[in-house]
Amino acid sequence: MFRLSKTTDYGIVLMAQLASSPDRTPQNARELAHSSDLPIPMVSKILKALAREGLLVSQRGSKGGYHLARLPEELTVSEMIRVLEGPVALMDCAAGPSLCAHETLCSVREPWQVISRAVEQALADVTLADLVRRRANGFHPSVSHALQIERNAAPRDARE
Amino acid sequence: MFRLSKTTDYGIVLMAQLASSPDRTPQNARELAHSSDLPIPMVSKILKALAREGLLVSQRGSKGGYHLARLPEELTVSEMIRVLEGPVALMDCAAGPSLCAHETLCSVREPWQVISRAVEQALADVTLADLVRRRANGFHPSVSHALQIERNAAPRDARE
DNA sequence: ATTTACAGGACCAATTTGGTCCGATACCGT
DNA sequence: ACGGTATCGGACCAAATTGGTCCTGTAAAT
Repeated sequence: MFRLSKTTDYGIVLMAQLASSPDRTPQNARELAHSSDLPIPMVSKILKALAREGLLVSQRGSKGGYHLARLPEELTVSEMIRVLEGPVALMDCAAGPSLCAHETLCSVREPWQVISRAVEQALADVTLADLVRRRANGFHPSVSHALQIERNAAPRDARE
Repeated sequence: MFRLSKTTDYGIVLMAQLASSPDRTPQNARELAHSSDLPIPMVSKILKALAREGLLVSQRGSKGGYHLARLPEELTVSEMIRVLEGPVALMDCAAGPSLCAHETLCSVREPWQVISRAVEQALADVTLADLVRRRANGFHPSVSHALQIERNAAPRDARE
């Protein structure tokens, strides 16, 4: 259905929650589940995955919990997605090399790849910090077509 | 897994195939299946869906087949995706209004919506014609970050 | 009429998703 | 050192989607 999975969706919300709290204080699964109104087992499962992949640092024992492994500025949306559901690509053949048997015949392969990579890049340009630093001085909803795939590659600017 | 479904993938390839052939001559499912090396029943199923949704016009009987309902220039990638797998949105809450119970609490909702809409817009900016008119004079693979989500909404350009 | 080809279904197996639960282990405070 | 917390790392499960097939009916051309 071309949606991010719930896992990813929740995961990013959780990361944002962690990013927006006074740093270094680890938050545990129950707290996070509560503050984002998500089922605890699910939250716990996602946090585990994020920790395993190195985006979160877990601390066991009482007073334990999770905290960000990196600064929110250093963490991109694309990376969070990649960790939670694999490489960001619109279709398999854009994810890795030669995974599609039709490659040779495929008439739309190249333009598709460009599009896919563009979307990936867009997601890689947004950091967790951007997600958190909302309302204040960022992310006006008016940027509807700031995101554009260059279509006609204007030849009058062929300076490379 | 954040992929377009095969159905959609195939569907777009088929549309491209139809767009790149000398117009008005309808092509039937078998021909299309053969020229794109896809299983006939699958192709047939997809073509049916595309016709039902008005992107293709079908002609029955011998010498029948399918042809584009509109000019390739008038058909966007986003529309094809929407027809084959529903509204283009990164998550449900960006697809329609109030589909998510967490809306009120959700801390990242707004920036997420911006991102989702940006991706949607990017896909809406590419037409079937762009997909077909490849190699010749368009779609250099070098436009890696032509697609950008405006992040800091530079206040020094606040002229709206 | 006969053939060709789409329409509209039902149908199915396999994978993925969303979600739960439990034993083992590590850390903290006393 | 001990006991309580809380995460870790699994296994596990039901339900929904996907990818894919097949069959019956109907429309158009020769």
